[in-house]
Amino acid sequence: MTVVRLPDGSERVFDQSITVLDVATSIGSGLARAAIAGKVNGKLVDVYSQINGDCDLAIITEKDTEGLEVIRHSSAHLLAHAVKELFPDAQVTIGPVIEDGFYYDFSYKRPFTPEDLAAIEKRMLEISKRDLKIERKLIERSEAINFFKQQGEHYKAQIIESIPGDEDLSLYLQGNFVDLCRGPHVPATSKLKVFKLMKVAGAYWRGDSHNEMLQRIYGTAWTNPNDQKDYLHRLEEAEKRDHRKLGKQLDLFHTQDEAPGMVFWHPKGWVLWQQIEQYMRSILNQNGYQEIRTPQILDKSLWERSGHWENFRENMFTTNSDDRSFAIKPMNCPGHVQVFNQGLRSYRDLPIRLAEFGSCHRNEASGALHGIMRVRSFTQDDAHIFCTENQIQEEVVKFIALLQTVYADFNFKEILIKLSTRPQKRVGSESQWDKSEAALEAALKQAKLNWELQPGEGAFYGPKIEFSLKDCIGRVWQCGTLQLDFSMPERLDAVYVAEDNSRQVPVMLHRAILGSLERFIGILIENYAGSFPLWLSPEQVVVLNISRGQAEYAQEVTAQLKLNGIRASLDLRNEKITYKIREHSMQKLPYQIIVGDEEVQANRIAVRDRTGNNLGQLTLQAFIDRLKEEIFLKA
RNA sequence: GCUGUUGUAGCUCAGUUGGUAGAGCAACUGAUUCGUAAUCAGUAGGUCGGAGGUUCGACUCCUCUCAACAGCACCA
Repeated sequence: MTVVRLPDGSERVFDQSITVLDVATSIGSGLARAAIAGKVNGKLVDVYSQINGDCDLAIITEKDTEGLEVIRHSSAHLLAHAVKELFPDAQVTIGPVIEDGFYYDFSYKRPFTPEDLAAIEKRMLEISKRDLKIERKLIERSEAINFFKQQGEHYKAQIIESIPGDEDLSLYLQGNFVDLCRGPHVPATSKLKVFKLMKVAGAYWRGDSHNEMLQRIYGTAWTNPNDQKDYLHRLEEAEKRDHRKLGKQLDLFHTQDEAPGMVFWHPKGWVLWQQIEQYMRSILNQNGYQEIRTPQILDKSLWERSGHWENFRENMFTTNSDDRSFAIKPMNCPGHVQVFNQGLRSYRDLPIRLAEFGSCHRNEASGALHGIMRVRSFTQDDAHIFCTENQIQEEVVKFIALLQTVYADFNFKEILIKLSTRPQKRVGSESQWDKSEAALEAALKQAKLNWELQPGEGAFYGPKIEFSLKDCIGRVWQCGTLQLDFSMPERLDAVYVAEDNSRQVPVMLHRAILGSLERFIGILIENYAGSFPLWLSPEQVVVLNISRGQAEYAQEVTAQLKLNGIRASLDLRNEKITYKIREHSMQKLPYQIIVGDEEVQANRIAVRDRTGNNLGQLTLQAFIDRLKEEIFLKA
């Protein structure tokens, strides 16, 4: 006798042995048809799986998040099935679920073309229509390896060899296609109806660039056509916010062939930059930082001592002069330590917080470059905090709070936080790593934040907390960072005099809030879709005259705005007012002042915003007050 | 760096089987002085990313190269 408890709290009792599907059928034939998987005691299983003993059971349908995931996973198998039918020589590897879809990696003698994709997608639809039952079969390890080797599937055989010996191995069969997989999967191919192959790209076997490059086919899959349509529409809309597109449209910056990975900032883009830099400067001033400036080029020997030469030589720009080798700074910390090292520091001086809008150059791999998000020449809002071990916790907590304030001012709601711990290649002793990892974790706990652990992803000199933001299509970019460093101060001879008159090595915290200004501005552009809040807008107000007669009045209004610190411009062109409004609205300029004879007569101005809201006629002073309020609020 | 795709006027794009390039917007000139998202007419503008090669002839075919885009790897 088996007792099955359902999510609504009810129980069903069965005499004979049963499957998930049997339970669904007992509840209703509709549910049985809709069943995609089952959840037995919290574990996802196939609908055909046998129930052994009393349990909690939920029937998973396409309405459940897990149901959609199973559909996507099965879609990956469907893709592999289609590829094997069309290209029998192709070898299958892995095909996981990702956000909004799935991918599958293949090894094949030639690259798949866009035409191949169309053919594969068509074949997937055919296989779906065949309504093949998808069944699971347990298999012995050695048998599995032999099976896949015989099939010429060497990657699968390798995968099996790397699975721990005590784990069950299961095969999934649909028609004559067999794949090694943990599952679960939908009960039949006909459950997969809404999918689309998106793109092909290379991907290294097991994510290692020393290995063969496989061909990855990406697809998206949904439970109904409307969801897919919405998704594709969302992608289209997101592309309109792409910072590269808006950068051009709004005349903020450009890049060109002669300077790959470097940005030419235009007047409007530079105003935006300056607003952000000045804002950060005032934040730093209010929080105990001192701004400095250090050289762009430093002797190679300093980079050797810091350890950067050994770890990043390939990515450093170098130059020679008078038989000396120099490197253009790829980061600011060694320079900051030099400033710290001037004079004798006392424990009373600590913490010392040195900040720099540091211009750095890194010769990034060509394929890594991306708009202004990943460039070779960039500026960090960098700072290094020199402190004692006892001060670490407080400094870390203070920094996190400061970062949160800043991100809130830029209207970021979703910040992804990761804690990265000791990497394979590192400097410093194990006890230092133990201490520093523990310190960062404790601070995160104290700040009551959710974070993800990334083992082995820390910097070579210390663990770090990363603060990341998402771009318009959901790609994640690291912006803020906090790195705890017990090594570099020692390597670069930083010391302070302690209370007992002994010489001690300070701890160094590397930290940036925005990260690189280039990247941060790129993300800002996408987040605001180019409609910057008033305080950031390169141009805040434009004054438009309707016809020649109001030109003088319009000039006066503009002058008054400028006197009040408003970034105002004047458009006296002999164009229809509708034309001017359209142009400035498309430029996302926050406010347009329109003056015609009426306004001149009444000594007022007519105002509309970039979305078309008409604010009516105001006195200039009332409008200026309103602008100042809005700028102050950073809304 | 790797795999794939792309590169035509300032911008967005078209260009058929190889016969030395076209549109819209922008720019310029002229007319129009006009109330809340595009006034009309005209003019000018390109060694088709760069370098070689095949050919009587190359934007179209081949080789090399540069850059951008998508993904992978990398990211102090």
